[in-house]
Amino acid sequence: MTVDAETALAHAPPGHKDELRLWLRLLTCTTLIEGEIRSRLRRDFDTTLPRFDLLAALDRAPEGLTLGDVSRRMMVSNGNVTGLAARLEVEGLVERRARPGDRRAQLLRLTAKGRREFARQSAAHEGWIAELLAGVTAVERGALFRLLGHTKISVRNALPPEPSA
Amino acid sequence: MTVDAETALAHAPPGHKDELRLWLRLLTCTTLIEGEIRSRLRRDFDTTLPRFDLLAALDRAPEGLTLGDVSRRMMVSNGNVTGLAARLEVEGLVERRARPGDRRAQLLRLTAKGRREFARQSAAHEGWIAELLAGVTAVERGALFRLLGHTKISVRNALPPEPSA
DNA sequence: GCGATATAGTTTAGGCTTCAACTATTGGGG
DNA sequence: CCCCAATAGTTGAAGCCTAAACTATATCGC
Repeated sequence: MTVDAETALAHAPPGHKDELRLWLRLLTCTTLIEGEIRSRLRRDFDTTLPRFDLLAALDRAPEGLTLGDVSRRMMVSNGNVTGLAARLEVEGLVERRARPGDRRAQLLRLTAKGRREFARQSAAHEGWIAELLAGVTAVERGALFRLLGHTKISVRNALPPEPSA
Repeated sequence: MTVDAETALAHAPPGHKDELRLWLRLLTCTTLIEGEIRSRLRRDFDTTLPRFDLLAALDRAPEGLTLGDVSRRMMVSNGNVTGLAARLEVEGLVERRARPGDRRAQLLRLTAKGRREFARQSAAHEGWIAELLAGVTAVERGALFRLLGHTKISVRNALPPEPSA
């Protein structure tokens, strides 16, 4: 009976507390880990997470990335990268050079110093993450990875489509 | 043989790429959801996530919270709450009053306007989260919730102990 | 070629965030 | 009572971040 279905729906719990609690827990986990990583980056390397992330992006692209590439990969705004890159350039970790054939764009690359510095930071970083996740078994990590993959897809599908890259 | 164990360890993959990939995926999920929530809060209510979070904390504590309470619940610094509360006070959503018997502390409470406003925002927020997580089944959500619980414990155990509240 | 549109990047204003230094108050121990 | 440590909150400097407005260059369609 349609009435039953409708009634069932009308009487269903009006809220989505379930999803909300999941989101809050997801956020808590991320906040805890991220805060600790930020704190250790500052303590051990006198740097910040955004700086580290930018170096990481460049480290994976030896041929260099434009500011726009970086902005898309880091999921941050364009203007953000401008300032970040400027600071890293002052510190001598990153260099800009023109992209041949396009006078609008410029390629960002790690300097030798930048590569050295990132290698140190990245090794420590990897250890920190392993340390923080040490209480999660390999099986659980596998399950989490898979479930978060579904979550990512769910969110992406619900998002307004980006201007196709 | 001890040699075998040691050898196995020495020959184990030196990295923890596995944990790293899990962390990056966790971060991506959180960043995607959080970014969308920020964007909708701005679009529909002309407000921000930190403001919303502060209202949410106060909504759950009708008797009021000190700035320090809020700072601990939101896991942000003390000075951060000072500015946040000041802005919300200007907007008339929050009010301060002295805590009887302690001239250092002040209680933060929602005004009537603040309660009204938060009710609107919070209903929308709950719907957004449900919408973004619609592609994750109830069973998966349950599993995620449990696994993230383990993760939270793992991280907390690896963290330096806080000055016991 | 040329005009419309899109892309690359910068700038500005404003808010968020932390850390460290600071003021004020409270609560002990001598 | 008085000093000292702890607690509550504020302030200032610096960096991170976004949206929106802007400049410059590239590209497409005619």
